[in-house]
Amino acid sequence: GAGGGAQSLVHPGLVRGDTPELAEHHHHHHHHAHAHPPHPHHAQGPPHHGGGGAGPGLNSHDPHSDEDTPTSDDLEQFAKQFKQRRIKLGFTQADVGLALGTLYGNVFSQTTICRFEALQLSFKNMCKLKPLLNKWLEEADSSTGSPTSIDKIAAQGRKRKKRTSIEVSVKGALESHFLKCPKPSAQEITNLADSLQLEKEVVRVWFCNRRQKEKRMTPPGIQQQTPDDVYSQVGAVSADTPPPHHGLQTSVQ
DNA sequence: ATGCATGAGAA
DNA sequence: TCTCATGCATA
Repeated sequence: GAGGGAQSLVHPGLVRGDTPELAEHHHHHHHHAHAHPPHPHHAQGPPHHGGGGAGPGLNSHDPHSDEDTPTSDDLEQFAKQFKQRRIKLGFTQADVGLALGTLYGNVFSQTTICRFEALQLSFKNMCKLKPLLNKWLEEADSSTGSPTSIDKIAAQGRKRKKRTSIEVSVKGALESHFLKCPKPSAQEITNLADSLQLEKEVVRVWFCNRRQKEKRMTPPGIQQQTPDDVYSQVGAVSADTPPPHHGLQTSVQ
């Protein structure tokens, strides 16, 4: 319909913050399809690519199947193809997130879809979303063109803290400390907050978010190289910026 | 596309 | 208190 190709608007009424007595019926859908892993180690370690690509492979797994845990490469390829298809079909990231809600009951925001396409989620999170998005692809592909009208109930006016703007110089200071101590104690956070003249909570959250970034499939600090640069890349790299132990990089489109 | 923030669950 | 999944608000 008319709203198919246009940018979808997000109304300000949609907030997750809720007043208990009024929004008790729309904030749930937290399904744990499977039990927790028996070994609670911190790493969400992407499955190793056993034997490289030359191996004959005793078990040929179909990347389209969700029966098996996908590899990092599977995820990368899927994300790329997904974005390509999505755009070709004329859907925005917000449209997809909403569609997932109508199809499964789990709504997702533009942010999440964006991060999925950019591989900016944890490996585990990517694995969880893949089957959903895969299903959507099938739907969108086989869809003969049925405009699904979606509307949601607006939540109440719960006050969300205004986003704090941290100055660049201050960010640099935080980054510096993060390198030395990624997990500062409460006392350290208090001292640091005092030094930088920031709220303790702001500093605490900053470190939490920083740690999460380190766990994404596409961690920060990676230097993308253009096809031209590969020829000029002679001893001019990694002087004091050693790359993370992650083995996945993607080219931005 | 990304920064700061919230909340449920695990330690 | 941290981690983790997720998103509003903003760049």
